[in-house]
Amino acid sequence: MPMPMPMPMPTTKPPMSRATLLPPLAVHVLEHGLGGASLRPLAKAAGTSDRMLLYHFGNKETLVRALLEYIAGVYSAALDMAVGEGRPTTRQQCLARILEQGRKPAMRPFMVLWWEIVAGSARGLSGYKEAAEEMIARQLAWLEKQMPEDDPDPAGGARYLLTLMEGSLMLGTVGHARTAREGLLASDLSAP
Amino acid sequence: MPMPMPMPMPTTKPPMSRATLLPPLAVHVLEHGLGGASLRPLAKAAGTSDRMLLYHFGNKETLVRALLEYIAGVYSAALDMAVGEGRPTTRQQCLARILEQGRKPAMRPFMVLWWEIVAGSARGLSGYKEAAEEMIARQLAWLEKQMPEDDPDPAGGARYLLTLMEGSLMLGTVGHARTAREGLLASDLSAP
DNA sequence: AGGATATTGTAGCACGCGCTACAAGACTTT
DNA sequence: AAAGTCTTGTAGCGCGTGCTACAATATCCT
Repeated sequence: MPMPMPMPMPTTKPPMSRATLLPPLAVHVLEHGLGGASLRPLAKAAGTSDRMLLYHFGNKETLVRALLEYIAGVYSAALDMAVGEGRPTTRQQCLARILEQGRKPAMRPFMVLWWEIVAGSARGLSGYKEAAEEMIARQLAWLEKQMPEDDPDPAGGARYLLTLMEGSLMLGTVGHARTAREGLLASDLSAP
Repeated sequence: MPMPMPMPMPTTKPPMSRATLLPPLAVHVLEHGLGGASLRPLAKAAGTSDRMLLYHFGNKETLVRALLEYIAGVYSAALDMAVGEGRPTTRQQCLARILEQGRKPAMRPFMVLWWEIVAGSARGLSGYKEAAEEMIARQLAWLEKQMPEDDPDPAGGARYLLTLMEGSLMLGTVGHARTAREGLLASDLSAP
């Protein structure tokens, strides 16, 4: 009796597929970037070989597209989780919350990847614009739900805050956080 | 008399140096991107060999840093050129002008490169953050000069408009120009 | 059980990358 | 003119890239 399966539990291998591959791949991409990622490191992060990635995705471009789609989905889910308790009562408060949310260390990899997606989108890389569009749409929908209840124009307000927020985040990442802060002080949000 | 310099004018070769190399290199980078650019294509764009680029710059990283600095300078100069005639009379008008300026087709390569610089800045690539910081500072200074004369707070206002403008431009590049437009309609700029 | 099909490993190809060794030419200085 | 420095060309190294050919194994259907 040669002990055919000594420890079946810990080493049960779920069949490798796009679905099982994408999460570890996304982790790697969030850490090391999307453009610079190459097949062999990606494969190692997912516990496989480049050969297998190509088997399951066909070629690198489709891999990247799938990753972008998947990450956009994860981002949406993360947003849905992050609904703060209690509605803010003013637009200013609402914006402050989002900015605070976006500056959490846990969000940093997302932020870094986000600007890479924007850049790829600007350059016209395949799949980037779609992912960016989707992520912004989700962000916008989430923001609308977060608007103050008595806001006279929640839809427009959300778009306004989104614009302001993205501008602020960008300025923050290039070392002009202070500029952004001072800018917000000169908006109608601070001096109604 | 062997005619020491038969046709000095048309074929005078200015000595190759960083200064003479950078302009054609910048042109290539504006067209093809910074991250993906490699030595041999860059060299061809400047009419030399990769060997020479390394001779004059030492290694690729210093080349890229020099390019970023140079491009930031060019951008500043372009801004100084682009001072519209007559001051705008309202912040809204001021923002409209800038956005119009930024959407000119001639500015597109700059825009595309800009988001790449932001992305590199977010990822911490060497030289990117400095360049981005410089470019934003220039933009801000330029904007302050463009503010309405009777503005109660030109410094703050410029920072506010800068934030709004960058947010709008970003949304535009990812296919949400409409979202940005509607956002601006819900700001104090449109409904004072 | 046996044959078809799906999955995986090994090895390698052709290419582009940043960079370097070496030497030939150009120019300047003595 | 000789010697030395500055500039440039040629050739190539070692590596990582996306991708493929081929074969071995695992899995499923009859």
